[in-house]
Amino acid sequence: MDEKITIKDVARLAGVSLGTASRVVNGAPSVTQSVRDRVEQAISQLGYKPNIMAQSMRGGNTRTIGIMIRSITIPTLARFVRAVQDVLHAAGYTLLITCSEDHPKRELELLGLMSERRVDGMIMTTSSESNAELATARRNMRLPLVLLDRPANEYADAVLLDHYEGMMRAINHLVSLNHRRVALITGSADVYPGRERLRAYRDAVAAGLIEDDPKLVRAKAFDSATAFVETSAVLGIGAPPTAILIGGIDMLPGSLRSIRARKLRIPDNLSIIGAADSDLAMLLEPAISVVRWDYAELGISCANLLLERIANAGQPFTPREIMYPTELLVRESCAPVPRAA
Amino acid sequence: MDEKITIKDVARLAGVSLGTASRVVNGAPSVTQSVRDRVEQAISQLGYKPNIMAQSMRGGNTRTIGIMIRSITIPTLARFVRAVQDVLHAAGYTLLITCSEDHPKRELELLGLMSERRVDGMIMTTSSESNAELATARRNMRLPLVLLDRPANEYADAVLLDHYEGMMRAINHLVSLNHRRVALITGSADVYPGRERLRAYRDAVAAGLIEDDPKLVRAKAFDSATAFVETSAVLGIGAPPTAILIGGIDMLPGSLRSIRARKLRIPDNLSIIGAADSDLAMLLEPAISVVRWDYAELGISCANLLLERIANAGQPFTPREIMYPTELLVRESCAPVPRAA
DNA sequence: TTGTACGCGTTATCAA
DNA sequence: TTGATAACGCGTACAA
Repeated sequence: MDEKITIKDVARLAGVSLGTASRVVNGAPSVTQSVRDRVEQAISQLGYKPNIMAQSMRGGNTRTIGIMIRSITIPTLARFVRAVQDVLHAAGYTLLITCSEDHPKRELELLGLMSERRVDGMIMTTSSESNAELATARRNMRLPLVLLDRPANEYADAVLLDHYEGMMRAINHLVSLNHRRVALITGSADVYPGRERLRAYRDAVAAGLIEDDPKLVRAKAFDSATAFVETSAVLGIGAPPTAILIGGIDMLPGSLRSIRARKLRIPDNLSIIGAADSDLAMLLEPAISVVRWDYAELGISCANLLLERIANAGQPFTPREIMYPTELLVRESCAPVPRAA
Repeated sequence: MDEKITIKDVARLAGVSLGTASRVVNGAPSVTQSVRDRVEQAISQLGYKPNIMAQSMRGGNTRTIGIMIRSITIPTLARFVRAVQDVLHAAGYTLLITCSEDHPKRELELLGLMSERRVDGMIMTTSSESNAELATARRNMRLPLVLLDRPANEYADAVLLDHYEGMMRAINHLVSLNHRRVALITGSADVYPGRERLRAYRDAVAAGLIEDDPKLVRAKAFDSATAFVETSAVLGIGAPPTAILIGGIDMLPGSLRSIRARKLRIPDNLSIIGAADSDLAMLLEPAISVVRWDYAELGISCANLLLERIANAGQPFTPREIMYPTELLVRESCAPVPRAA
């Protein structure tokens, strides 16, 4: 009995026409002060709030932005989402947050959900860059789109992290400590972050910085359970690595469990470098060195890029790609290898 | 040019009336098979999807549920949200996720947002149970409402955690290790989890289990920064505690930093017990004992309660309160105190 | 079984 | 400056 107040009620109480009431609500200039006062009085008296559904239907936009990430339970991504939300809320948008769990099938369903809900734009990653069905589905949405940590293309802007540079720094750090047998555990090369880390690793191999042994490279998936499996695998080979590069924001716990299971001591028996900072990396003893970056900056950037694209809707589109730096945070998880092993 | 397909287009292509097309979409029984086929053919050919905005306006519901938690970056809460999302998505609902950051003012604004967006129901905590303005705002929404970890009332169901029991178990564990000077660091008593933990603590004091020293109890706020400050305070008193109960899901990192700053060794110099399990608690060495519970179960319960309430809308409301157990997970963060201190 | 027409709450256009 | 009215896309009574 109180949620059903429409602009019609406001108009009636103020003794004006529906159109006039609407003009007051939308702050149109052409309205007498006395009328404006009466209407505003009625609005506050009734506690009137415009019905967003109706506005949407009329205006063809929902003031809702879709956001799709791997999982909201990964703190790094949650912090990204928060930054996006801050900017977008301030701009009058609401977020439809969804999690693909890196399943292409789920990703496709969620794209359908976004489309049903008529979001005005999207910020997302994809679980597979090569998946044609996914690419088609994305393109067919014909929506302002910003890709998170995936390259831009004809229909989408992108915000990227310089994983290549970060990985290079990490490798050089290990090399400076005489490590030569360095393992890399990361996610699929089908996706930019995995690809870039692998590229850096291979360049380092080509440059003769580290040993060339395919057994040392595991690029399957980015989740913690996989990290456990892959770390165990790489630790189980005949000549195990002296250091491991963990190339995924959600992989440190899994890797750590595997390392613990083998009773290896960090950094004495094994050096490691993680990806993305976390309480875990900071508070472990020894504290874990990581390749880190600024989540908030990333989120703000994505949000602003999207806002710009929405504002310029209709204009010819030239994709923009913004690259953010990563840095190596050296803590205590890497120790030198004796020269004569 | 492809997002503008309405049911009208479908009707035209299928050569039927708008009403008939609608009947097919909504699976009404009274429609000839041949006609149904033709319409469905048109639907898939056009890629038609009903406009949810229009449906909402007609039906008066948005199939959107509001959810308000402290912060999405707290893993415990993120896991809760995920569970809620799983259930609600399956039921055709979408989530409007918001974070109060435990600021009453922000909470009020977000309530306004929910109201503007015409959510069909809400799942939320509140930053202050005694705040009358907040209580009024909640009641005035006149919406199906499930409170998370706050007591039920005349207008809301609730899902609660048995913090009292968990805290008692934790205290008894410490007592069995001869601890007598036990500190409690938790959030405000203005909120159920803080209140229950304090109640357990005071009962233990009354029972003569632990020392009665007000300096050992700090109940300010649940965030990590406050945990740092309060832990430092309690560690700085003349006769510091031999054990600390950390009563908040986001407080362990802050407390730990303070403990580290004072170079105290866990559990040799200080025993601690945390709240809610985490990678941090599991992987630290020594691993941290915690009072834990099942987040997923909690989320599922909230979602189902809300779904029931929505289904029974209009019926007379008798509040339901569901209590979930907590358990003490003993790990390595507590050591016995020598009998003769 | 199918088609027609109305109303949901807005905004915008057009007259007055 | 203001009022009346036509959309927006859909579901559904009511009529055919």
